[in-house]
Amino acid sequence: MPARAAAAYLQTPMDVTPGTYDFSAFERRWQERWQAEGAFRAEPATCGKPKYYVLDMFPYPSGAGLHIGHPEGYTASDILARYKKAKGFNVLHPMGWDAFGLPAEQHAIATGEHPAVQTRRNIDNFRRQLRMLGFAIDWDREFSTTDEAYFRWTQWIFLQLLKHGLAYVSEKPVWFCPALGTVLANEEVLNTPEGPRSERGNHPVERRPIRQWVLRITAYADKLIEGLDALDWPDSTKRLQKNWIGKSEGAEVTFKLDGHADALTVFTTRPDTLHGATYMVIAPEHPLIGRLTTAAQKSAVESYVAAVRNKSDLERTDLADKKKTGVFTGAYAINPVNGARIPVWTADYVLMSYGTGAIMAVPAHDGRDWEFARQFGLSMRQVVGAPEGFDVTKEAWTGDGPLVNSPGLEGLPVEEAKRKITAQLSVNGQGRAAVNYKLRDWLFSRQRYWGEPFPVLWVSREDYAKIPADSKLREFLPADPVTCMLEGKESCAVPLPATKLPLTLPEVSSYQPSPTGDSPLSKATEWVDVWVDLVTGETASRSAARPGDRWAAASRETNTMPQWAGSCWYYLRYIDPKNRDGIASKEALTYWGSPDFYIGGAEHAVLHLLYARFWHRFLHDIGVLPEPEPFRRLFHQGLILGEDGEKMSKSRGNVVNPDTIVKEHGADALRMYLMFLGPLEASKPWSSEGITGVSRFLKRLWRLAVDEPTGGPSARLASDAPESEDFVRELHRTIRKVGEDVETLQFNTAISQMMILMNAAEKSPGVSRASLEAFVRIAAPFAPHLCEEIWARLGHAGGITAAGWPPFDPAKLVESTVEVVFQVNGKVRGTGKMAKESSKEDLLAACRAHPDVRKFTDGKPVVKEIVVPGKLVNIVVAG
RNA sequence: GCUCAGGUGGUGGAAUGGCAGACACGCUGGAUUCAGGUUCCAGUGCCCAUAAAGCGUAAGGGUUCAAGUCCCUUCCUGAGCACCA
Repeated sequence: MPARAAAAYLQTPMDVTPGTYDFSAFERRWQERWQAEGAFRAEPATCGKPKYYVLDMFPYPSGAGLHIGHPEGYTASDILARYKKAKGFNVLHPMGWDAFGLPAEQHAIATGEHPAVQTRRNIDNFRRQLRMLGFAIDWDREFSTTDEAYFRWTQWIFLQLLKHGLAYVSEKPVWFCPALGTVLANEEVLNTPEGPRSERGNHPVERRPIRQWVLRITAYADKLIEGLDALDWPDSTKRLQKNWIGKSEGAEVTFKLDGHADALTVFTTRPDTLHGATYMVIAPEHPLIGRLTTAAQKSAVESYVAAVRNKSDLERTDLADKKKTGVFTGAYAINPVNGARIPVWTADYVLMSYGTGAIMAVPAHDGRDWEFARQFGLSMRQVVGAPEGFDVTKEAWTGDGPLVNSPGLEGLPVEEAKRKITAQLSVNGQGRAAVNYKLRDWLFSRQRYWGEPFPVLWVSREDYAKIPADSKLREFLPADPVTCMLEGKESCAVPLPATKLPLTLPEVSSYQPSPTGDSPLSKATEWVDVWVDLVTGETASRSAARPGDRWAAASRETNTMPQWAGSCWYYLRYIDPKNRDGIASKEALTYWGSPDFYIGGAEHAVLHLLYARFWHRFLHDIGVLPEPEPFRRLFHQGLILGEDGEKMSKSRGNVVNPDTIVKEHGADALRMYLMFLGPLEASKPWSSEGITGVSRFLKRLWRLAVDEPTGGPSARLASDAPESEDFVRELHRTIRKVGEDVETLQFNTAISQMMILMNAAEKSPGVSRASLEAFVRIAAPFAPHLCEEIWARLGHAGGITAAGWPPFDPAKLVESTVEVVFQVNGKVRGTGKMAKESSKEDLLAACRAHPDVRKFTDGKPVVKEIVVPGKLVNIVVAG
């Protein structure tokens, strides 16, 4: 802490205004003091303390302001941060803004105001609201993803990906959302009963071929699955990521086509059933469909393909209607293992986007093929033995069993048969082992204004070839050029050198995207069309004459990066936010590593968390980062529902505004109530009545410590009245339990325990100053303003967090006598106070002698007697 | 359809296989207060006049001296995936 700020703090006369608990009198003052003192500034790596890095998923600063769900997660992380700091850790608890994105741009389209202006205003409001809640945030490290000093490094990371061959341009059909005027990643498209919709806004989306930047996340598919094992994450989230990546192991098998030069390759996870393949199906979009189809079937196939294309998405994804459709192409394929001539069909249950877009159908052992075969009367051949009584003519057998009707595999179990046949196919050149993923490469460009520009120039192939060996432009040049067709000309991507970063956004007259999928940036021709010096990478306006021989005509990339780009690595920037030479210094990265704890909503289980892991692993692989995984421990807070138990929404009118609650009950009460509602991970309804419970607790804590008529320490503390044994034991139990519960994020039970302690304190004849001070320090992470205020009124000059976590004395927990439960046949009939170390015999004797026990045992033969020392006795009688 | 997580008083929720309902809200009664969205005291799972007894953690079955907790079946709710070969 700077000396001057500390002095000012000490000199501030302590306000000892008399009166009842009035949060409005001091919450604001403490917030200002923490800020002025830099009370929660993380210390440098050289401080010698162990580090603890607590991270919240940073918010998108929307115009609506803070939602009640934000403070839920932020309070949880704040309690942990304050607790760890009191325990002596050097804590990093930062906050920033994920501020690129669609809402700001839509606002800009509607009003003409630059998105940066609205973004700044929203950030100011969010910061005000977060400060109002008293979070122990190191505000010196705050930044926004829209800051040029930040996205300079986002662009740098992209260039590294480009350099290492992990970025390319594709013109395959992609999801395009006409309402949003942009393409979307697979992950951003939801399957709804109404068909595929945009995750944001629920607008219809459609497939269109548009030129796109794509990141090769599939190259990391295996690493992203394997890395999950070591992570302390919710199982559900791990499972979600695993399913999303969707790894399947199997084989590719090539079928020759009867009377054709072409062959059809399929992917199957069940090569063992190859002898049972009785027909094939190709997707209606399959490139070979036109050549396969016989003249006789041409019109039928064409009309089917057209029908599928025109089928509404609703119809095509409607699984309630299990009926399968399809048409025979007239072609026949040859089963490579038995030479059988099998028909080739086309049907929309086969997807062009998975595997090879073609399948071998084994109706006896696949439910979908079975349905299709039954529908169209196709033949079936059982090759895996099913249990007694199972009839493959009634249902497909998908389980294990000995192979049958399969020469060379007879009797083998499924797994062995798979291995054997795959090896055979491979030897015969008819197939090979193969792995398939559901994961697609990550569509990384958007036709929007408000995002990071790609630091890339497009030049002609001829000019690309002229880039000299010592050119600055080679800094990020990939080994294989990234090319695409631009206005009918083959163009090559040239990455800007690092010295030219950040590439900033140009001013534009309109933010309106074009319905054809052109970015608003494409209209900024001054910015887009430049001359580039092929040696230095300098650029100059193309409206001027060509500056010299070394200069080539170039066009800037006009797409921008998706919102995920900025959130992929922000947690690394907090470590060293002002660094101008890299994303962070080596020393800082070594000390802080990656977050020790990460909390945020489960809605990011696949998108953000998968993308960030991909980037982190990549940066680790190229030696930038010391650790392979970004988030060792992850937690999802549950939703706060409206009082009606429904999701909060404006239309339902059940939204709870944090500003209102703070005004009425104070920040401490809001924080504490959010934590008291129930388990952190559970979705739970808000209750405006329920908050009075924690309000009362805070008032009682105030009265326990503060003498209301004078405002100084309470008279109770000064009295000589002894503390009850019960209170002292409860105090130590509370120190232990709250510490444990904070580590495991069970804040609701931690607060219950503090309430129990309060009840004991009020029953105790006296409360010592030392005990009270311990109590206040335990409560401080939960209700920091009140506890800080009490701490000061007790005469302490330093902050309460600096006072540390109170020591816990196990000896104080030991009870000399325990209440032992006496049972007869497992039912409680009485209890007895017994010495803790009582022998089994003594316990049994006491139980037998208990009058209420005797009522149930007298005159009955004892069958069994169970004694659990220190706990219970159970006498089992007959009759 | 598949996968996962759940189902405990009027409500939110506690319970290393060992007294179900901690803690809190609400409610009932009482005290304090000019007043109260104040404070304090007592009570509050069901059945019952009361006590004792009995019943009780979605339903049914099982394991165990003992089950909210472990196992099986069924029902319901929520979340995710959705023709992934």
